[in-house]
Amino acid sequence: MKNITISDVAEALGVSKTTVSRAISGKGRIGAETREKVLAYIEKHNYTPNVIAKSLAQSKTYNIGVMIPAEYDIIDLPFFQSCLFGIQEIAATMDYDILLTISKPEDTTQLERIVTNRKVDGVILMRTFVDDKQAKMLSKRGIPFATIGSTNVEKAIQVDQDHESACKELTSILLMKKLNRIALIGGDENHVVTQSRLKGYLDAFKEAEVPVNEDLIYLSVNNSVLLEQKVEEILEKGADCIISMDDALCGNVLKKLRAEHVKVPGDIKVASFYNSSVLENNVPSITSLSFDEKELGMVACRSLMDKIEEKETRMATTLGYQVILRESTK
Amino acid sequence: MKNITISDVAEALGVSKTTVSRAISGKGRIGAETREKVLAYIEKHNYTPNVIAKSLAQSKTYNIGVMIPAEYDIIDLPFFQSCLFGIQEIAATMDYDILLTISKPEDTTQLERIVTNRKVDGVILMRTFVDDKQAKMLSKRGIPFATIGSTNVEKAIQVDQDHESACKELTSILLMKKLNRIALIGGDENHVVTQSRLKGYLDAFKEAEVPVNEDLIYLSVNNSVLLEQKVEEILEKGADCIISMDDALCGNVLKKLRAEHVKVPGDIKVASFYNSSVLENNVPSITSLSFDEKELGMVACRSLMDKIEEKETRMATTLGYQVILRESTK
DNA sequence: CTGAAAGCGCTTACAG
DNA sequence: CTGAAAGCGCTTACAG
Repeated sequence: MKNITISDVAEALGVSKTTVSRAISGKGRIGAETREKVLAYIEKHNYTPNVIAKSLAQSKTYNIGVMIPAEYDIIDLPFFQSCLFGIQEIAATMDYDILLTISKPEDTTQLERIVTNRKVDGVILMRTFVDDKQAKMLSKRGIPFATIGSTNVEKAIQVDQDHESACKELTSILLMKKLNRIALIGGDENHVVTQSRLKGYLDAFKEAEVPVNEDLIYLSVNNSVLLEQKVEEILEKGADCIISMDDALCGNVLKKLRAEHVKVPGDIKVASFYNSSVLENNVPSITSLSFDEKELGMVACRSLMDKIEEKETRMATTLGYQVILRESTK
Repeated sequence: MKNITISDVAEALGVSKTTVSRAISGKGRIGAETREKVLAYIEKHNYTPNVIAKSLAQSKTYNIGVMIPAEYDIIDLPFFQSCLFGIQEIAATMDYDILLTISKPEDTTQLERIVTNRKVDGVILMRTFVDDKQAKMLSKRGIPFATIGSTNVEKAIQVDQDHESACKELTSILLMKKLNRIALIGGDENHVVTQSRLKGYLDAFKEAEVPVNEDLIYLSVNNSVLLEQKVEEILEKGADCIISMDDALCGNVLKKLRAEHVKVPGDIKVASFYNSSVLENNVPSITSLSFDEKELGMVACRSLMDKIEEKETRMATTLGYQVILRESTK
């Protein structure tokens, strides 16, 4: 049971392969009538083009590579999934598929393979790193690529969330609620994103002309033991609110507060980032910043497509956010 | 800067394209000396074959499709990640890549696309379902495919974990420790896997000739409110141990026990499944069944490859497990 | 052991 | 508006 080809269609219709090809692709001049005829025949005999042959003729693969880092916090997984979903949605509309690869950030062999084997037209990196070997490799080899998150590697298409403005707005809202001893707990202070958030937090204080208590800022809080200590300190210092830079952190903060019999929002307010399912069922519900992760994937994919098709390409995009106010800051 | 092709190599060496092709692929007779010469030249000028052209000539894509369900519990994500890793590892050794697609179980459009576009040589479904539309579609179209988890769809290559034996062994060990009021908490009782585990649990009691307390078995415990109730009942009934069918459930059990000031393992023992990072940092450490998820992906991929290459193929594989005894059952 | 030639199924200048 | 022909870069019977 062989597949029907463009030649079969041409022969059956008494036209040339060229004509059939043009009817399908819509490229080049062709009579409306002829086009209809070809399209009708194709539909009826459900001919589907061989993408591989098309690839070879056009030197395009109709695949984009997506790199997921093999090392991650469990909290990142839903993020990747959402992004992937967005990427796929856009890719599919252009008849592109996703070629997946998973590697440690410093390992470029998998990525080199798909690039060397010419199996992709471009690549999306789901995470950026300080010394980003993968991004550098792609940049050097002249492969179109997009990163989710910021990078200083040349030629990268970047799409990122506006962490700074988001954190600023959240903080401003809390300040307006007359909370002014707001503690901030965050992860690795060497991460660009941590610094962006901190800046947003500080800016909000400045704008509100409220003095910042620097001693309520705790960064690089990387493990739960450390976190418990910090929460104790925060309570001793009489903070009236705690902002956590991600939902995993916030989950641990809540756990500790419960252990200490500190009531939320009665004794202290709590706010978080990401609005992920991790805190979904928490009572009380948690005020949170929310980013559209699927949109992140969609924009990255769309920009990359533009680049691949040599259209005008937006090289850097910053996406918005939402502040979702809930019981924990009432 | 054009890529160097097989013709360039042939010309440079004064041999035919056929010879070069044979030297590379290792197929067909060729003089050792000639082969060396070709290989050396290729290495030196780092020629890399165009996989697309190879694909077209051989009617193979060197891609396998991997379907991840779009609806999932968050607990499943690390599982998918591990499986994917295993799949990639095997695929890469055979120069295959992963074409990823994400869909709801009842939606076959994405899958149809990659199949119709002939972009994959075979497919791995990461989850099976009761009325499995995707598996049926692949079966009907004669595409080689493997499922992770059991299915009754024809022509499927199946690889699954031995949930029944695993649960039986865990239960037996607990019975030997003179625990005999062992509660069992599980998810949806309509899932095949839930029933397998239940059977293992019951078999262990039978074999040990210990009467089962049917009223300590709680299935379809799907939300945390229900779970808290059930844990209270279990405590009232004076159980001496609780087995949870996954780590998310177990996490909630532990939370409830803590809230009730019930000590583990002092007042009650606890055991779980999966040995995932969810409970990794729990104090006390939790006794758990452990399955090798990466291995699951590796086996599925290897079997699928055999099928694609028309080698003898193992159509059903059941993988082993480990019982990891820790403090929570001391 | 080696090669000339046809073929995989498309696209795309070029000519009309 | 339409077509003959060359080309994309491989593989593989077939012949020698």
